[in-house]
Amino acid sequence: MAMIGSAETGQPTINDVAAHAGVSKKTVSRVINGSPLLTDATRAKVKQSIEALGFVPNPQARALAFGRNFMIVLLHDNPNAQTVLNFQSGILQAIGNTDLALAVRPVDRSSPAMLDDIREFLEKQRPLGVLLLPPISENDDIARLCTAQGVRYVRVGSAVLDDADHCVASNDREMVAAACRSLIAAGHRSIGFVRGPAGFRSALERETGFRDAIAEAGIRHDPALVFQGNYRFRSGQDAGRALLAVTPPPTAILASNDEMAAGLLYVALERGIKVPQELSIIGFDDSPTASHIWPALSTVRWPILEMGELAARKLVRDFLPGEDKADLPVTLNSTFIERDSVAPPQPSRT
Amino acid sequence: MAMIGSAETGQPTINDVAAHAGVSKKTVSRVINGSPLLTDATRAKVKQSIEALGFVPNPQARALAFGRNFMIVLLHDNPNAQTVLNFQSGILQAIGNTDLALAVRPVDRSSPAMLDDIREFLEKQRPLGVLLLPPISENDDIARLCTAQGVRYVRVGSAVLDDADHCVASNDREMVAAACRSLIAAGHRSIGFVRGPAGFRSALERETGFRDAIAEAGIRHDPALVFQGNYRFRSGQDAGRALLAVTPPPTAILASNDEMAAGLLYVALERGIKVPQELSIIGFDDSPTASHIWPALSTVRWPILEMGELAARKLVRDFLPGEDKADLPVTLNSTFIERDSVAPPQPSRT
DNA sequence: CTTGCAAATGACACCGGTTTCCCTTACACC
DNA sequence: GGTGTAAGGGAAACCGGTGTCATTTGCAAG
Repeated sequence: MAMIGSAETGQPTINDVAAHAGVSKKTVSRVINGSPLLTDATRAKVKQSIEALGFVPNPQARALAFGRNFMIVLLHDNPNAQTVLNFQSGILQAIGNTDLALAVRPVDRSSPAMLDDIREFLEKQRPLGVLLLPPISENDDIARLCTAQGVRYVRVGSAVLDDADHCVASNDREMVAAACRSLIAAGHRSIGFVRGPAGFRSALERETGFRDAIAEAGIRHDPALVFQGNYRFRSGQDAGRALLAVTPPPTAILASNDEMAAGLLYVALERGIKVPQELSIIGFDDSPTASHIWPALSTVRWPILEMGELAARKLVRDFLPGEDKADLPVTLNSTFIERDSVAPPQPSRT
Repeated sequence: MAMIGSAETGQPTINDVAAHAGVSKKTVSRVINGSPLLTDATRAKVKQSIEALGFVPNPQARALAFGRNFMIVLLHDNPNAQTVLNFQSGILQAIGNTDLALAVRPVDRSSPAMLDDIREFLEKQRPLGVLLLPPISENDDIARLCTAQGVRYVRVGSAVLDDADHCVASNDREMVAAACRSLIAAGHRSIGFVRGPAGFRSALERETGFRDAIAEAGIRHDPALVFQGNYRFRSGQDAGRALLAVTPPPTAILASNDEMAAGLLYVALERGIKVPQELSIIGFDDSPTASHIWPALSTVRWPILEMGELAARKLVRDFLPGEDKADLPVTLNSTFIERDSVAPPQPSRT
């Protein structure tokens, strides 16, 4: 490894501050870390020296003595860029001006070496904690690995996946039910559903919400109207082709995410089917896509930024002096957003 | 700051390896860092001990001795999530299994404290280097700040912004010209242009490409057909309303990015204007939106992932043993992608 | 004016590497 | 065999903080 710059950055060290203030370095350390065992006078004196010298504690040295890097890691394999980035924004909002850095590490769920890769990364970087975004947040092995490595973690999911300290959840089931109810209220009785991939908790929760709502309305569940997608645009197109081929076709389709809803819409427009007059569509996520396609999609806004902030706060609350140790919520509520992709079914078709 | 886990992680240290191999810790250090001054026998013996003990050098300790954290930072204020995430993917591809971590740090270009914030962050984290995404990559003050702090940097832009070691660029001007030529070749003579925000280099480059192409074809430049947007969907809608109100309206519109192109398309569909029969549209970026709207947008694929990888390689090539020190390119080429949003103008309108 | 005890502060080792400097070796040459 | 040179290897200092534990200080009680 080659040399870069100079080790002596000219930055004042804790020793300089100690000398300047006429105290021991340990006392300076106490001031930095907000120890309560200090005279106000001493604290003030040291703070003044820190100001005067422009001292910034060296994070590497702190990390060495502390045994962990002042870093939290976002582990994810979520394909939706907007989701990941919004979540990042939430985290950054929570850690704001602290000494913490946010590192990102995508993982490959399909690789058999995934756990080893994560272990290696955690050993090399020794972060304070990790944040897990779905779908890998649903993997219990990773949570166990973190515990074994002494790394904190918080999992984000569409349902409660862990205890309150290690989990942030949204109420997907309830919100999909609400969205579905709005279709029923508009008069729809034949409603298609595009579910997410098998094995995903979010897919299960959302489908359960759909079934809750139709059961509640006394609508018989028709398996032919449920299509299994994979959260991708293309699978939404496939769903559209499949569901519109059913006789009679559904008058409304609920998709488990916006990308698939966009795929549905694409197929409808391609075939000259008018949305929402001839077909109502609802998505999930409130991704930019939802409002950027025509007609704008009714959807469920998933509070991903807020979840990121909450998850990060749970992770770091013991390290940040200002944070109150009060209980933080586990579940954050989504909102149903009505736009232009829903209308009552056409009489001729009912 | 509270205590977490245990400092003694049970990990073997360099001392354990030294004892196991029967050499001094310095010799082990030499092996780790690939010093050439060692007997092959010694090297082999130490490597064997490292294997046997499963030794992983503690990054904090290395960082302390080294003076910098083994971390590179992505500084960005780019609003496009897909762009940022693709760039991240490229970086991660380049740093792969090395000891380096990728941290992300969004900045607020509109804040007067931006430079101070960045300075503070660099002082606190002391990363190896930073990667700058447009539009802040165009800010020379940040580059100067990095140099002053002894932090390496690489800037990414739509044009060459710095010397070869500190810059990765795309050929936007050329590609927009190519896209525009395809419209001209289809028969369009009245072409609208939606430019990016004032002060953005990318906006300037792309507009220049547009003007190159129409000048080349002998088409008079009509200021009424140029609308200034801000790269957002909504400004694309505004552009659509403005440009379609011109008499006669353009038969084709070139937008400086896909989001604005999507806004144009939205307005056209809303008004019942058929795309591409009555209006051709071309975007720029090849964001997922471009292929997820109907009709799918012709666009220019911006090699953002590849740029991320290249930029990261430039940044770290002196640190990674395997990297050849050969010259890396500065400019990466984009590709024009034809989809379904372009058709010849309708005869009645020409 | 002691004594006692808790609060405030300091001395020093330590975290786990790298660097400096010096001492062995090994070998070539005279 | 003696000596010069260069390479290999080790002891100790160092990077800049934090933890432990002993010591000093301040103040109330006796």
